Formats: sequence, structure tokens, C-alpha cells
Amino acid sequence: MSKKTPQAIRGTQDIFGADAEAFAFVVETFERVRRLYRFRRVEMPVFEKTEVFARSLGETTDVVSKEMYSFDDRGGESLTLRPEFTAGIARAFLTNGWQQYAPLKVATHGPLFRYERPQKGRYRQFHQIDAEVIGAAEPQADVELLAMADQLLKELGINDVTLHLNTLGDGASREAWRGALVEYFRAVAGELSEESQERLEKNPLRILDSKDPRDKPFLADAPKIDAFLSEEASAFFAAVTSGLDAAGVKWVRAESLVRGLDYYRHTAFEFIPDEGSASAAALGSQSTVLGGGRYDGLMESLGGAPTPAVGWAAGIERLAMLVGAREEERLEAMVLVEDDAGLGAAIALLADLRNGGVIAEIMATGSPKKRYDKAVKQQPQHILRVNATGYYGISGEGPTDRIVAALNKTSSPRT
RNA sequence: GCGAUCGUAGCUCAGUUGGUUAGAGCGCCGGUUUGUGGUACCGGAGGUCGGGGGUUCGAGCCCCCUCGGUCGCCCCA
Repeated sequence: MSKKTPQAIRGTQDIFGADAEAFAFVVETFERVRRLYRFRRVEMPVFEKTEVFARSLGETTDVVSKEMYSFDDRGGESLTLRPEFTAGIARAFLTNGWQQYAPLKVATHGPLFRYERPQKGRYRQFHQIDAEVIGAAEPQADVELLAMADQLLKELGINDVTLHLNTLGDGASREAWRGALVEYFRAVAGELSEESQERLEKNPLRILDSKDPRDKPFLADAPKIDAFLSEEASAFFAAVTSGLDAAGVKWVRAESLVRGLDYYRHTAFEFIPDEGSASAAALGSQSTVLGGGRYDGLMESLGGAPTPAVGWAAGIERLAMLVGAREEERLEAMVLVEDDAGLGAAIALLADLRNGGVIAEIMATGSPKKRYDKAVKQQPQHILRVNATGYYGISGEGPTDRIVAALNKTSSPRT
């Protein structure tokens, strides 16, 4: 490449053509489904004060400790490009007094930023669709949210992923379980992988889904969350699962499923491609396509009143990979200018077609003798030929009704 | 942050044990032909072989550094 052309930033993408169509398809489908469930559209800032994320995600999480794009603005304030949606939405909920709309169902989508090593299905600027229910303590909110996720995936044509579901219990259950896990793993700490020894201090729950062979022998007998669940927490989880059954959402229990961010409580879930499926192959080493959970403790960490909430997010790029490349819309009418003297007439014709809702293009450049070939290569359904005297003929396949209708709308007929 | 692997025209790639002016297909531009649903043929433009340094009489091929892609670990969506 030329020395003078700056390169794109590592981990960013320039999405084009069939891939861009797949991306748009994911977003359009999400927009449609979200309306069915009456989730309200919100637009959020791309950056926030650093503390919005640092306080809600947890200082020791990888995202906060080494993956955020943080910088001081010209006023000396530390700002951060959003690494996720939930914290910003929670902040907006508090600062805008959205409590008045509770329970509030909102949906959004857009770019997120995380300083990670790029990989298949993982980028530094990536995009998510996101749905949150804020101010709803009842398990029905979890069920509705998961039903929406399930329907979205089906409408995208993704049928080989399954909902993996777990509960982390309420705050007390979670802490008790965590304590028991630390105690259990500390006894065998010397035999664990280096990573898990580190996780023992920072995030012991994560040891449970370690892939390291040195850790695996200890995982099966590790303390289970079920033993620590309070009566309320069990009842909550039971209500979620029976609700899912009633809604026809298939799920499997994943006892070792935990989430990386500190704010999660109760329900935690991920939609994961089935082993050996086409989707699993398409995603490479990234397994989660949609994930989320309940975050009843988050509002307090931002200084708000205790407010129950649930939400999920899904990577648009990952969904687009599962959807596969999509065709761009077919060209209906190509206006072929065979003689430049007819250019004015051709432009008028083109305007009529487009005003009439016909997907149309014009071919009027290059060697006159090759224009026809170039027009044909774009595979239009019809070619409208224009010479010095104006529009004089149409050729092509299939009905011309739409084109004729568009042309009839004009007050000054040309033929 | 760690590991592996790759980096030659716009795209997909070939380039023999290091050896003259670095090639092909597609695409692009032009011409001839054809003459109306992707004709055929001819020609042309386009590469300081990702960048920098080194070894050598000589480097696209070897060594070092660096940037980037890909894949895995980690993390996550």
C-alpha cells in the first residue's frame, strides 16, 4: 500500500456489499421484533464519564481494567468510549428521571469499543443490539426478554443455537456461593492453572468454565449454586423456567454459566451454538451470540435507588455471520443512454422511474459501444434504451407493469 | 497480554536450491469483431513484492525489528 494512505485502525471494519446487507438484515429484524414486544427505542451517547463503566462493571473486570478506550478530554475529564450498553442506559435512567416510566422496556443498537486482540467475531469496534427492562422485579420480565431473544433468532433463521440458563441467586446467595468456591479451590490452588489461580482472587466464578485440563478434574465436585440459593431465589428461578416452558422457549440448565461483569444477579443466560452445528463452525472460538441477565444491583452502584432490571445484548457481527451473506436488491430498470444527445431525456426518465418506486440506474459513461455490455453486467430486469430522440424501447424478462406504471405517472409522456 | 501463521497488481494467486527488464486469471481502460440479455480476439494502464534494517557480488525468496490480517489462549457479544 502507498505510504501516504493511513491504514484503518486495528480491529475496525469497513463492511460492504453482501456483508453489509447481512448486518442491515439483523438490525431491521431486531427493530421489527422489538416493536412486537413494545420495547421503546432509545439512542445513547457513545461516550460517558469513565466512572459510569468503572463503577458498574467492577474495577477488577477485564473490561474495565484493560479493555476500555479511556481518555481525558480538553477539560481534563476522564471519558470512555462505551464498552457496553447497560451501564449507560442505567445512568440515563437515573439522570433523566425515567423512573416515572418504570417498568421501562427499551431497545437500542450501535457501536461499542473494547481494546482486545482482534479475532474472528471479535473486533475493537463492534456492534450490538440491546434490550433492557428496568424497574421490573418479577420473573415475568426475564421470560419476556428471553422470549423476544428467542423469536429474534428464529426470525433471523438461526435455529441451531440454544439458550443456556443459570441463576446466580440474589446478592446473599451469590456471596455465599462465591465464598464456598474460594474455599474449595484454594485447597487445591497449587494444582490449578496459573490463570485460575489468578481468577481465584479476582473472579472465582470464572474458574467454573475454564477449559484448562489442569482445572477440569476439580470442576465437577465444586460447590453448586443450587445449594446456596435462598428460598426466594429458587422460587424466582423456578418461575423463570416455567415461564419459558409456557412461552415455548427451549433452554438447558448450565450450572457453570457465569457472567463476567459484577452487576449480575439471579438469571444469567447465553445463547450458544449447538455443538458441531453450522453456527458453531461459523463463529470460530467465540461461542456466545447473545447474552445477558438480571442486574438488580447496578443502580445502587451508580448512586440510585435499588432498582431491579434485566437485559441482554447480542453482537451484530456474530449474528450476521450466522445469517450469512445476503444479496443486494436486484436492479429493476437500467436506463441505457446509447447516444449522449439523449442524456436529458434519460435523466428525466430515470427520475420518473425512481419517483414511481422502481429501483433504477443509468448507464451513460464510457465507450458508447461498451455501454450495453456494462449495463447487462449489472443484471437489470429490464433495459430501457434511450437514443438521440429519447426513450424508444424496453427489453428484458418478466412483467413490465411496475415500470409502465411509474412512467405513466409523469405528466409529459415520452416514447 | 501470550502463542501460531500469513502479508507479491483493485481481487484471487503463481514465482523453482537467492541470479537479468516480477507473472497469470478476473476486474478496469482502449480498439477490432459481434449486433441486443453476460460474444471473441488484440492492446493498455496498474506492483519501490506491507514498512524499516541486515547478510550477500546479487534478496520477493535468508536473518532481525515493526505494522497489519487470520487462527487459538484469555475475555466477551
